[in-house]
Amino acid sequence: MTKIARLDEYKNMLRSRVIALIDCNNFYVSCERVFDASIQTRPVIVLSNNDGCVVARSNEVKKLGVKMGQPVFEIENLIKTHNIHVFSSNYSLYADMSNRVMTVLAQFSPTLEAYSIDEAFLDLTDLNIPDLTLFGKEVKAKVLKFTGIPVSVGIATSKTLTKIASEIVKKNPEYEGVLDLSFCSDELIDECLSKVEISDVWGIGPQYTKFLTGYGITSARDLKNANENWIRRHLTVVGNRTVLELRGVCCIPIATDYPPKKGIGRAKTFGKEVSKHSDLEESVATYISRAAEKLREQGSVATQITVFVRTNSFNKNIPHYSNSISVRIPYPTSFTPDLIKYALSGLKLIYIEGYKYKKAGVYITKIIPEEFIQPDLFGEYSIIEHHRQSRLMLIIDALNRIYGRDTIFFAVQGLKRNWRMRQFRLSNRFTTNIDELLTVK
DNA sequence: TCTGGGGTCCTAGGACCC
DNA sequence: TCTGGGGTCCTAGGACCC
Repeated sequence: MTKIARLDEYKNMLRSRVIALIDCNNFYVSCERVFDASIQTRPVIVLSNNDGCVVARSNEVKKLGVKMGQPVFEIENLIKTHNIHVFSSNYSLYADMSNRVMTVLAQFSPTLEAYSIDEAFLDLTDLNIPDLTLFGKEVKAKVLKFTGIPVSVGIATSKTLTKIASEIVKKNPEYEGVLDLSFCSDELIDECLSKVEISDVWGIGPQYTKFLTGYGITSARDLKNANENWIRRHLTVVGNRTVLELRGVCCIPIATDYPPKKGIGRAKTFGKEVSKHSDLEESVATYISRAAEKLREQGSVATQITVFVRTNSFNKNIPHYSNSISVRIPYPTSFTPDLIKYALSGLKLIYIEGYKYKKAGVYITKIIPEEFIQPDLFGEYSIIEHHRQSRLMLIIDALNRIYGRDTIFFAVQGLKRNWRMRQFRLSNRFTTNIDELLTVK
């Protein structure tokens, strides 16, 4: 790239922007409500894997004081006394509903970043929209009409400020779901920022909250006015960016392309504790198979696997053990049988008999695009062999996609799988499985 | 009894090279 | 006895996000 081109790019970055954040309200709860009219106004929660923690709450439940991530057993009484409707996480349903929302949003701007399962940024800079609040209301109405999902819209000149706007929208019904901070006076923005607690600022987590509060920085406004050099020293360049973003300078561009992942992990807490090496082998083989599917999906191969196991760290009464190991694979591959082989060789090295294991996981790293594979001149692994293996995996992936997960799987993944997670309160996969469609009486 | 999972980015420090 | 310094790569660990 020439220096001039670089300069243009830089100027473009500094140009003031108009960005909208569209955020689905209580997304998992809203998904469940789309398919059950009887719970529209009832308290609803959705649980994490193994039905362990609360990961989504309806407004009624938030008012009862239930916290994000709170363990279910702590609120069993509340659930009974307030007749809270409880669901296990139904990721097939949520992922499909998310796709529908994104499809609707894509009609409003050519520049869309699907930031998470329930949030998207839209770049509105060059669209010359005369009334941004009206625009926000249109977006909101259309998403609701086409998907049944209610959303909030925050509009501002940086991503961090759109997050702030959307926070304010959710706490203040009088905004009717849309707040535009992009053409506000500085005084008005300052007033908004002073009402936002430091811990609610995007990019400020528990550690930084503790640190900043210790220095009297307790609101978004305090952070906006903080000394940049001091922030950079203690919160690194990431914190520095947050400060600039609060000042309305867009430093975090909208990402419309999705680069291949650098690490792909799968880890789960077991439904019940296991001790046998064979049970751990089944789980590790299953996790690595899933991770390998993801690896192939993005057209990559890898040369390293990390395997870890751990006992239940919450239980102080049993001996605790936690260990991990990284295994190098001598050639880049995405071939499930090989990945299983190396993962299990790692597991063998860290498995100790006698412990009750509660969790295991794998992490694939040193990922490169498939095209970058260097043919091995002397070794047993040839490019021809790679193509043969790729074709086999292609067919297996296709069969599992069409006929359902685990239509074909490897024997070492096991049949009983008594470590599998608990999901007692799962709703139907209404939109992705023909046998689970909604029945209208 | 029961406590989630899947990611990203940044920095410090060690190994190694010339 | 005296024993450089700068650059790069890699990894582990720590912060954050939803």
